[in-house]
Amino acid sequence: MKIYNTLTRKKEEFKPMDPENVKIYVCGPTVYNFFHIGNARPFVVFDTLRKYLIYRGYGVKFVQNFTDVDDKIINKAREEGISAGEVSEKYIAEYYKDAAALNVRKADVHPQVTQNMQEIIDFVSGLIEKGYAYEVDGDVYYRTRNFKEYGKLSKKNIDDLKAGARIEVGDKKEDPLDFALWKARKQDDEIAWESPWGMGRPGWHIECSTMSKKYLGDTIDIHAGGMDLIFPHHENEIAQSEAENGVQFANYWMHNEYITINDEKMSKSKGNFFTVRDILKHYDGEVMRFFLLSGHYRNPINFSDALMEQAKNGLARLENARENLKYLIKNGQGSMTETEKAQLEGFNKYREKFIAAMDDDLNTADAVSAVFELVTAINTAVKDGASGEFAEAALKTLMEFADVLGILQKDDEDEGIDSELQALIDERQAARKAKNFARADEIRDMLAAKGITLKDTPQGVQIIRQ
RNA sequence: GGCGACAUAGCCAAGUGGUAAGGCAGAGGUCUGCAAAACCUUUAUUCCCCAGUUCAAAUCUGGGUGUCGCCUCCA
Repeated sequence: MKIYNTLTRKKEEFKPMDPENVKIYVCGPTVYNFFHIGNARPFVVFDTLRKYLIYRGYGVKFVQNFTDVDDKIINKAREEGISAGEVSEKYIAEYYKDAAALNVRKADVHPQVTQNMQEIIDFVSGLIEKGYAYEVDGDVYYRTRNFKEYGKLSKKNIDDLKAGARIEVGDKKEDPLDFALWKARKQDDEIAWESPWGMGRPGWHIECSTMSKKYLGDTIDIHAGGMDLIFPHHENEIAQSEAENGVQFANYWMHNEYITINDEKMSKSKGNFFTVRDILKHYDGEVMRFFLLSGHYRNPINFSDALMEQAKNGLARLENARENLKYLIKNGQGSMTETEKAQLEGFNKYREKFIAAMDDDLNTADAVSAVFELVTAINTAVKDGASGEFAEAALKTLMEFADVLGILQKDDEDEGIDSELQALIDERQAARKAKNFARADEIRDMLAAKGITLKDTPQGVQIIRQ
């Protein structure tokens, strides 16, 4: 597999340190609100990466943190008159709900800053001992100029940074480029921990360095997140981790591009700020996921109602194919014919295309096209009916890809058909036979209003629930 | 000022040297009592513009235009 590595700005062959196991760290959300669709993109993209690596036979240890100490959380807590812990606890729970709707699996570990305070303090102490950090009035800052490779990820020249920076001159800092590792408590209502430098809390960047080290080790295979994290967040993580551990922090850095809203940057001031929770009121989470995977993760993607409709309709085509196959499995019988065996054999080329696409820096857009091609081939093969065995094999192939992409996972079929419904369907069939189409259509419309679609096929009536 | 990305049909979007994937929407047809779904056909002589390299360029080089992002909390 090839992965575009932000560190080298090239697509590189992916070689994990352990040929069988991959270590991935993804920067998670700051839990002070429902997460927005911009957050959703890395969650979905890197969840797909994880699923694909597992599909290819790797063991994957996937760590995604929750930042549960932060100014925004403290502010929210003040606004709502509750504790910071209550705020973060609430939105962690909400994260899991929305992530589940997007078919994003839980990470192997979801570490929280507040539960790793000792490790963070030890990390900061280590940096001070090594001369990479210094304490001033209870704050601890990273001595950026001491890290010779500073800027290697974002390709920034440290002197350009200084010239162009509109950094408010922290009077306490030795250099404007230095960043906070530990912040002294300023007001009594701020959540704080005891440390060698007094009561305070960790800076943002140190959290990820510490938790990555604790759960994955000094060097990891892939560190991922949104584009905007390259600088300063990931640059600072490198400076901290490599100064402390003396080895390369991450071998591959992956960054997803932004989502725009109707071609504008999403921001609260423009009033075009959407949380996933908002979107879920109008679209199924799978539509959102499918939408996010319909373009390459390193290209910007635009969000609009029209585009969500397109995604919804496209996904519906895949769902229909699945429903048709399920129906054929139930109603078809017998084993595969020679023709069907050949057709099944022919599906291999879609698998090859799918894998080639995903191997090419997670090209989900191209991989999705392989799924559509497979669906067309399946639909064509089964349009005049099929053996149950073939339908089963075809469905298995379809779901092999769908599972990797995390779509077609919602399967609320098997609710059973109650006798009342069955009676209506039987009545409609009788009416059709008697050419009483008015009654037949009346029944069909009645069921449609309940979200039940009836499809007349040569094999009988297929029931589709929404 | 520094760093970077993008520009492909009505819309979305793959494609990094060999003659334009896939999806949505649209049109015609097959099937159907009618539908729905499905299937078939159809929709870019052309990939922002100009010049160059090459037997060959959407793909490489140079220039231009346009859009956007980062350099400050940010996915």
